[in-house]
Amino acid sequence: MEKPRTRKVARELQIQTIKATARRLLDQRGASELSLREVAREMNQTSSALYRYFANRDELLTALILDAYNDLGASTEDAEAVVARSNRRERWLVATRTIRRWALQHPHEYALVYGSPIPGYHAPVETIVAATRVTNVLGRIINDHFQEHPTAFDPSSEKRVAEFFELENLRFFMPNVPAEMLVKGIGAWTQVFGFVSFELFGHYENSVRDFEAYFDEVVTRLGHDVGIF
Amino acid sequence: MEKPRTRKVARELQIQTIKATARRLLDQRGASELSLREVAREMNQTSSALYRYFANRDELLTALILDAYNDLGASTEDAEAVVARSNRRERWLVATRTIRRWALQHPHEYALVYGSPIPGYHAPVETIVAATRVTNVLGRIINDHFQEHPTAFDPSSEKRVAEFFELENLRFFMPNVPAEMLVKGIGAWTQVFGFVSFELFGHYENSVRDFEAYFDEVVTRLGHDVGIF
DNA sequence: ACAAAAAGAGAGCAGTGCTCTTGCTTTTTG
DNA sequence: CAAAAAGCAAGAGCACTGCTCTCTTTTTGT
Repeated sequence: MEKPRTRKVARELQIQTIKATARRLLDQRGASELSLREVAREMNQTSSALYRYFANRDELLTALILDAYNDLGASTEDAEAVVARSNRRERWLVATRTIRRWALQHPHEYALVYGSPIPGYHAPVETIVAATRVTNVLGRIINDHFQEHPTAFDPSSEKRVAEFFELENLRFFMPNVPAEMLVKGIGAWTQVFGFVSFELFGHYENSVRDFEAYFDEVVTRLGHDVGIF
Repeated sequence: MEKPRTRKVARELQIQTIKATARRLLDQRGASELSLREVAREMNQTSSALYRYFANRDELLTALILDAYNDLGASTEDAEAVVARSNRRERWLVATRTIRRWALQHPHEYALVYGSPIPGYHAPVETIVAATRVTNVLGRIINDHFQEHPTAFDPSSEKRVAEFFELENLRFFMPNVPAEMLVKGIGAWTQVFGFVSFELFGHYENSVRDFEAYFDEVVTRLGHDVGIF
């Protein structure tokens, strides 16, 4: 074990170790079976010692949720960043495939984040920011298209959509996307995660044979729907 | 003289009471907080007594899952059955709205069924049957349309789709729907539940202002997509 | 060098799922 | 119709959990 230089560093290191250990156990057992005592045992420590770093189990879970959002977000950003900005089709495919692949590789973390929320748990602000990252990747691809192919906003559509959307928020990330396409965009976002959840949680059993192929099919259609290729 | 079977009746009644009590607590606390001991306490009984009726906590949860599927299925069937069979648009709207309303009225039961699955839990066969009910309502509406407006199956589409779908299974409930529309149908199904999950689990926060209106918008578009109106 | 702050250990409380034994009641059967 | 079998409830108990409290050890700033 390396000797940490300062207490602050040691503390940060300890927090990382706890989270890493917890993540390891999470991947084996799932969120509801994650036990603070087992994390401590795994680290050759007392459970009470962990309470110096996380006030309770929920706080640890929140930290894991935050990490999961950021990991998924960063993975998607990185994967998509490699593709030429003008190649909208490939960007869309790469981004959505990365989301699915990440979910399959981290099923319990995906479930933690996109499955049923912990009862009584309310997402703190930082979580919301982290949660936005994946979504923004998809949004940026769509927006880039309409930035390059400017489309006039239809006032009546704008007005109608503004009644059920938080238009200001959506336009913060997709300023060039007309209302009509915002609706389709949010729909595509919903469907991508709906797909992944259905696949992961077993609802496609007896319906889908080749998930990979069907996912590509769906995602290609969605790309057409939102008008980016 | 009929031989007395009060014991059998009593047993069934007891099972129903346990489930009802559990459901009540579930609605208050959520699945992961549901405690067998608390159910027993609520019934003025010992926890060990409950083990005569359910071998373990998971078995009780499975029973609740089964009931939830059937309740959602029956609600949707009943609501849709009232509408004239020829009025496809209304049937579609009523069915999908019923699904959403049921979810909002029974959030914890919805989460139990469509949220993250219990770790290590594998759905028994009866569950699969019950799970099919809602889906079949949607499928039947689509199929009814293509039964009335027969559409030739495009062999190349059929072949392509058969590679990722379990076509035999899907055609069992939707024999008249061409492959192309099966893809869109499954997509619509995914999107409806993706929407409800996103709404219920808080992922539409900051994006959607009026869920009711947006849901109608989405569901109307889906109806057009699958070609039934 | 020393007091203050931080961290860990250990005991303990209340809660959980689940098992086993012990009596009691109902049903089945010889 | 009584005896045997089966069903049911209760209570004690085990191993686990989250979490708190107190006490001891280690580290740090002055």
